[in-house]
Amino acid sequence: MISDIDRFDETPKFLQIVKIITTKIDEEVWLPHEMIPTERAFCEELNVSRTTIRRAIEKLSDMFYLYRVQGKGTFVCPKELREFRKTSGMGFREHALKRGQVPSQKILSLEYVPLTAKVRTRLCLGETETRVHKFVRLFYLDAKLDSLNTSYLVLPEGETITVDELEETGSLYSLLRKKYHYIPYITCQESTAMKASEKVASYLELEVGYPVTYIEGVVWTLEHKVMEYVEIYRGDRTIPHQSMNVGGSL
Amino acid sequence: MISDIDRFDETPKFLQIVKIITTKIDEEVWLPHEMIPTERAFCEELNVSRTTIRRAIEKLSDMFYLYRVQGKGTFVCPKELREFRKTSGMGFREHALKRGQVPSQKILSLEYVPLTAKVRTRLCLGETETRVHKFVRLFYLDAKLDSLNTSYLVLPEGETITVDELEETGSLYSLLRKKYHYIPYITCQESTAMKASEKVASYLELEVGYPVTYIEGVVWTLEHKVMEYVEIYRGDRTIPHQSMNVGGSL
DNA sequence: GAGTGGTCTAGACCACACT
DNA sequence: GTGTGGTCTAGACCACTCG
Repeated sequence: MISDIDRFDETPKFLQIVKIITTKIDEEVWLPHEMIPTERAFCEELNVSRTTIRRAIEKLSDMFYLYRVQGKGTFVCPKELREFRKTSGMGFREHALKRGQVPSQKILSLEYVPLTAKVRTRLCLGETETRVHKFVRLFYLDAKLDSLNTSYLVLPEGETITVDELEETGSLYSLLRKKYHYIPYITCQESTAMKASEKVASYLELEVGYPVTYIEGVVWTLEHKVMEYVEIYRGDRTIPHQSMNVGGSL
Repeated sequence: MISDIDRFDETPKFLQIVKIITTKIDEEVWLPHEMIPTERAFCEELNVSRTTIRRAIEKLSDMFYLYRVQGKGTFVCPKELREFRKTSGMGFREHALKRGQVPSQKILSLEYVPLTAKVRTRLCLGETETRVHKFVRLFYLDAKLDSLNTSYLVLPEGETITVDELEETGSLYSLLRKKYHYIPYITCQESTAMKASEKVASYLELEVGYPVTYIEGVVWTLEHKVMEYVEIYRGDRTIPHQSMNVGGSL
């Protein structure tokens, strides 16, 4: 009934269990609001301790695959929430691909510019740093204009990125990952609605005064280092901007 | 050196430990990127098992208070991440207070309404539930109109909230916390820029067609229970809308 | 009372980073 | 080698739900 754990697989058991359960849910063997086997049942079936099962279920709760109710059981989350989580994040390219859209970009400029006070603050840089790489790009979805993106990048000392490299890779994040092992992990962002200025309107091919979403974001790597500060203008014709907050005080 | 656990306190040990550590960090006893005591050290100091310590540290990693590096130790997250995280989420009142602004609200309506398909889906409710509490409120910052907020609340069976209660407490979240121990923890949201409709414009005292941010959000409690579905319209004169994404796939 | 998830213990062994 | 976090076990008792 439940697939077995591969004892020769090096991946941790709890992650194997996560995989087993997500597969069952993604393939709709277990349906939303349906109760899944109890923790004790999993223990017997998979021959692992209850702690291990609980760890997997804990992870799956965070991932919005499952929710637990004390005294009752563990249940499958509604599909919408799972989908939501899977498409959250700021990776433009992956975001688009998940939705079955074709992303593309046009690089408008790439410069090595002096730091402004604002950018220095956002990138948490000290006084010793004086310049950063600035990218200006237009993003397209299914060949239709989507957004105007200005990125400020913190690269390792002496390193640089060329337009050719970026165009070859297609995605800035893939390139950074390949060259510097930068793995974008956390993004902090602020967004607000505004009227398109003359400049923004001309880039996005909108009328001046048309509503656009302005987003400022800072991207941190898995190692908690700042990687990018980005400013985005999006027309309202684009897909909604999704995000997920993990907050709340204790 | 480290405060002790209160053995007569009913709150779980791991949450008491979370509290102890967040206090140390908030009071800057432990500074960003500084290494905190090892798990084994905590075990001895607090007289708890390593599993319990790990659980607390796990939680604190999710909260961006700590990050762990295998073979090295556990470290304090940069302040920027924590600050951002602390002001993230959808608590209007706390958000405003943190910025030194004075929040206030005008309750337009409070009804116990039949569930629509959309709201049922968002709130992860089954077919047995038929009604929810619907709040419509106007939010002000420093006495200036900020946003139009429509909340759908899932309260425990038979429970209800009155306008008087809410006006007395001043904050919906404080009230929910006090009455039902609801602690908002995760919010999923979609936002988009749009032109103000006639209705929205009249509420927000804007011209029709003025840019507004439309936000749809679902709020989950610390226990991963759905608590609220909310629709917000914000004028562009307001403070930016903040959020934080945690990405990375498994 | 039986069954569920929630908390916790006291160990064990492993992978990784330092020196 | 020593010390760190990462994984895992086999139990225990509690709080809650439901028949």
